[in-house]
Amino acid sequence: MDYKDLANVIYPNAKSIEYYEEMYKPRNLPQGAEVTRFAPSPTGFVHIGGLYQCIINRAIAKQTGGVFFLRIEDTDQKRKIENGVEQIIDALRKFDFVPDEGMISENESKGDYGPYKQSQRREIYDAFAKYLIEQGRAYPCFATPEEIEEIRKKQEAAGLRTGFYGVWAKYRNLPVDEAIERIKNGESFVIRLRSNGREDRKIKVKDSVRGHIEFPENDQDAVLIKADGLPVYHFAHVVDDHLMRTTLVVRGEEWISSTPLHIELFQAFGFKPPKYAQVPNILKMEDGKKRKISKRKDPEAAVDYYHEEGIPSDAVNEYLMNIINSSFEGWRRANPNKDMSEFKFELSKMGVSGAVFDMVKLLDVSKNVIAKYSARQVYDYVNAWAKQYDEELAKMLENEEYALKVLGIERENSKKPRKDLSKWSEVKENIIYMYEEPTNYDFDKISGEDAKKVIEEYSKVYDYNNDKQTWFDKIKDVAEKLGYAREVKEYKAEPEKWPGHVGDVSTVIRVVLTGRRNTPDMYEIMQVLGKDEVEKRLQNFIA
RNA sequence: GGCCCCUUGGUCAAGCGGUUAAGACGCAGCCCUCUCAAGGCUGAAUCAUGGGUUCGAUUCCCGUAGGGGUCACCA
Repeated sequence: MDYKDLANVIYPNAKSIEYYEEMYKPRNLPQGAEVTRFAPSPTGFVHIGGLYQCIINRAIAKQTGGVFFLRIEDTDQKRKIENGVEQIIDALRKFDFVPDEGMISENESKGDYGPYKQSQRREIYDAFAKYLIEQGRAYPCFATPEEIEEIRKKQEAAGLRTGFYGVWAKYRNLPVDEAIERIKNGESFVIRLRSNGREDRKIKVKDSVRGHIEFPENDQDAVLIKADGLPVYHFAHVVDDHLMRTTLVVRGEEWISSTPLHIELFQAFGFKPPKYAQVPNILKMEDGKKRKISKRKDPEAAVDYYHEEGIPSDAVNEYLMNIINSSFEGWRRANPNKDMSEFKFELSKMGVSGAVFDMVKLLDVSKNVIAKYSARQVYDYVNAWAKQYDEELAKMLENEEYALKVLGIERENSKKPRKDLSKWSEVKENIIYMYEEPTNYDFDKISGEDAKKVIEEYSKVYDYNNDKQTWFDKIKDVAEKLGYAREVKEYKAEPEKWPGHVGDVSTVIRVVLTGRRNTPDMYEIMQVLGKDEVEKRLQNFIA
């Protein structure tokens, strides 16, 4: 009895690995093309860090003429949720990430390197596990949880490293006959790697963002196949990324320490490992301390949050790109209208320490992104957002022609569009006075009595058809007539001479019209409000 | 605890042996023929720490501290 017999007992029907090698041929791509992937568990939840990785994946694939695909890692049944895949795809789509290949819905995929869901690749894993057993590089392990616990305790007591390695790997040298016997008796077992590594030897791993990292070799007989027959991450990663011909693995830095294991596995198969880009996590500041942003504690860890808040996905993507390659900011200034995908992204220029997520900065980026949108674009985005999250706003936007005018104030005819909007959830508050007449008036400097005089005088001269200059001259006239300074400068030179200036007079008109002391350009507001509405608001105040 | 990663203003960061140590956000002040948002200008604010190496260290080496990751039949 030898390893081959053992392999046959465990996997009687598995195909050879050559079969799959043949089936998934190397990709026919141009020189230098990178194949990247995003490979989440189907929890339905996309973490901001996942988006961060997607940006890198997509940028690299696109720049090199490669492929970016989506694989679902669902070998842990406990993590699965109903429609988890669909939710992930939706979330990604909202941020403009539509992979070239891989899962496209809960159960469908496209591309020639599938299945793209690990639970459907079982026979493939079987074949590769069988191969390793035949080669003597993997073996069944019958250790019970109690046995494992006992080994760990002994190691701890002796002050040794814990785990299955060397002499501690209890079933590593179990005679083949006995193993077969136990399997035939129906004993539960896992498949472990028979590691060749030695802790006293060093291995250098190249990380595309950090450079070379030196570790002791892996010497752990890590579990490859669980008792349920499904692979653990390490094994699936090696098999899948080889067969799917991935050339660059972008993953979180929590994987750095298992890379030596992965390298050993690739070597056991005689495969060339992919390049690795192990990227930092996104941090959160709490009580002056940095910590990893957490799914449980921080709503902004979930990408859905940004959608709910109405922060444009362009803004989130740009902000993230900013963290990833800070030279992006300079590029964006030089190329304000280019698509982000034209930015030449470089892995080597990536930051290696985790960045604290800065919502204030995101909102600033967002402000600039929104400033570039036309009224039409803003309308479409806001409308879509409102329909999902704010009924009242959606109702306000029903009169599209009017809404377009409102949203176009200081935007459509302006070389320097307003920058006072950073998310769609602010829109209602921002434009509400274009829909509702104010009920409260707070004039600051000028008293209610004097304000009434201002409005009485102004309503006599107001003419909808005036151009902006004439319009403003009339306000100055009113100011002068009532004894206020005609020019702000005059007033500032001798403030004791007047009770106030044109600005104060305009404030009165502004407050009467909008209920606010601060608004965008009043001339435009009045034009959009229309003659009747303006007159009505003026008259209502006088009355 | 072992192994590994990280450390420039409040935040994101440029820098790669000699710099007045960029820039952005935020903050403060000033300017801007009506307010605000912008925009312009100015300002406050940084190389964790101790040793080396060197004519010279933010930059290279070693140690220390601090932060993080990992040590699962989870990914």
